[in-house]
Amino acid sequence: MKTPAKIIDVAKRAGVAKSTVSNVLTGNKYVSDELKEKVLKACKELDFHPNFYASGLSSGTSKIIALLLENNGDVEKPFYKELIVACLKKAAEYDYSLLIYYNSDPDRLLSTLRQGMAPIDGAVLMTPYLNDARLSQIASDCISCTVIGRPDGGVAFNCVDIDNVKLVKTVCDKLINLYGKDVYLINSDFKLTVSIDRTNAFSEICEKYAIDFQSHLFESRNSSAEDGYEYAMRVLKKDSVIITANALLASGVYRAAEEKGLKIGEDVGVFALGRSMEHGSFTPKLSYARQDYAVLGAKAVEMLIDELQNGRSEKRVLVDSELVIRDSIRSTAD
Amino acid sequence: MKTPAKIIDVAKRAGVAKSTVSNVLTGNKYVSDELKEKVLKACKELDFHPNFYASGLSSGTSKIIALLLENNGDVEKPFYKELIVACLKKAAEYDYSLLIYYNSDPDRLLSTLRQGMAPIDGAVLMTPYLNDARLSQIASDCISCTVIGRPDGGVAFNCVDIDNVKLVKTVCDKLINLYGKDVYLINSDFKLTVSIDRTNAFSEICEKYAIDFQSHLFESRNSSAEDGYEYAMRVLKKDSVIITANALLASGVYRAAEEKGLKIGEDVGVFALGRSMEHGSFTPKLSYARQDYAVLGAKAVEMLIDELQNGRSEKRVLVDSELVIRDSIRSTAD
DNA sequence: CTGTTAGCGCTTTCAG
DNA sequence: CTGAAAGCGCTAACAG
Repeated sequence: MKTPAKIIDVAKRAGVAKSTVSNVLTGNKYVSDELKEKVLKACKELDFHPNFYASGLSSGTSKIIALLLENNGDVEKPFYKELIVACLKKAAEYDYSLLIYYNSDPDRLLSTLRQGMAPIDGAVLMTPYLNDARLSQIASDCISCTVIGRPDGGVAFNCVDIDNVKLVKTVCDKLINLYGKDVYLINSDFKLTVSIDRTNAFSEICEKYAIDFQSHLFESRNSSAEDGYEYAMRVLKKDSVIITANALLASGVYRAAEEKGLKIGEDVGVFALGRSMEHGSFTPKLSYARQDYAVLGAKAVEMLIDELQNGRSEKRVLVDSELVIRDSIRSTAD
Repeated sequence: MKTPAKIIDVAKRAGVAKSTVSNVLTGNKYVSDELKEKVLKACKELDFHPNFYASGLSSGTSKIIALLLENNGDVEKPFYKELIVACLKKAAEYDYSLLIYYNSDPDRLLSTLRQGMAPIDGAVLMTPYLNDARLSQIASDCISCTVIGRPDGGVAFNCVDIDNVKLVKTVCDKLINLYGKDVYLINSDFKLTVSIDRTNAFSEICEKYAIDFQSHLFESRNSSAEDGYEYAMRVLKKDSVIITANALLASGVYRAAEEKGLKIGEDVGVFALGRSMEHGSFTPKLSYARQDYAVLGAKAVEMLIDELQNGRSEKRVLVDSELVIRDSIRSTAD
């Protein structure tokens, strides 16, 4: 087990100064081609590779970015796996490696973001922690990072998010075209930034089509099937459409429709703006918006690396959802 | 942007020596509970976290393990995503993080394995590189690592591999039970370690059932559909069974069976020992052995960490395949 | 247990 | 461009 070559060995072999070797390797200073070649040759001959810890200690750079995931079972979902692989590939494109932290303790996960605490130049983190007051405190002495999801409050992190405004508008336009103007939105907790965006978009739509906003919007604080059922029982009738924030609410709507003898798809339309795959199967098949985590991940990594390399700092990037149109809405206008 | 606290700050605040702080944090030496508490309190108050690079430089340890993947498109396959997530989860169990290198240059990927070249305590690597002479050279000054797949030659790395011997025996027993003793194996290149294992197992089976080994075994160097077709044309008849190394060979067998007017499943059985999902669909559906990459990954990480923590070093661990039984073989003996 | 000291291997600075 | 030297923040060894 021979000990690895160090920079001084290379310098001696190439007949140059230690600092020259360093300059060649880092590219931080001009070195003549002749010397450069000598140094590179010596590196090869000695099979020299700079020690990661040592260069990190002095330069503070690692060419590694982190992905911070909460250990909450999400990672089991197919979309999350796509996300991880997408981040990995995008990082590799820019010659970065991906270090994944997967931890149940949010505090520990966040402490990673501090300078020098981990061998990372920057981090991508999933949204859950963003409701967190600590984040704004931490922001002062922390490394570059990009958030997937929309941070609430005035936290200054860059983020990439679903374009909920566009999503709601697109879906509403489509459904109004199919069923007419009796369209309702059962939104989730109005305190969530997602809900706020969606509510705003819905408000604009109502204005555009002269729909009474107040009576066509509902809030379900706990996003239960029960809420979906109750609201649907109040308003559902032939040729009306209910858009729900998620599949759970939609399942309540399904029950209400059945009770009212309305055929989903044919008589009334149902659309879920979000969907967790584990929420069972729907008959007829539920139409919903799929969030493409691969795109989110790739975009987040791209933004992060752009900031690292060029000091740029886009504030917010929006990503489109994919509409999965199935049997719960009509395929063509009557 | 205040500069992070250092160990000396903590020492001063706690009124102890720098080395005592270090000892508390690393746990390498006994420190009284009283002092320990003081130190921990000071750490909290100053929000101190040890600098990763500095401690790595002196201790050589990182609590990070690497997963080395070749940038060859494999990562797109569902099994690979399972593998990555499985490694991630298993590493997290032991409080390790997972650093993924995803590179198209095998040399660079391997150089990662050298002491101090990367912030990792050990690595899991996928098999492709193992045919490589460099690996045995590198083995001298490299970190702990576990290989997924079977290394050929005398390389001393630990590995976790599919139990090909058991697989072949199980499949043969099953098929002979269903169709009788006219069972053939179309193996892939005999130079591959997989093939060698499978051939050996088949040889034992032949002995057990008094089957003529020589005439029942074929080698397809390039694993083509063409080879599958040709060999099958030579031997396929009613109540015979062909086991192929992979789905491509099996597709050739399908064609031969059709040409001979033999019904697959009913008249003859076909089974593929391996399968890449992209090899189209088969009618009737092909039976095959699925390799569970999640299990392989988790096991590899477990072995690696065991070696890191306890210095243990299992030589080789075998993992069972899952048999996916579908229409290309009979469901019960006639 | 304290306190000092010598590294770890690199980057950076600075005078020549 | 060279050569020497300071320093990054920590661990580990040692004498008290």
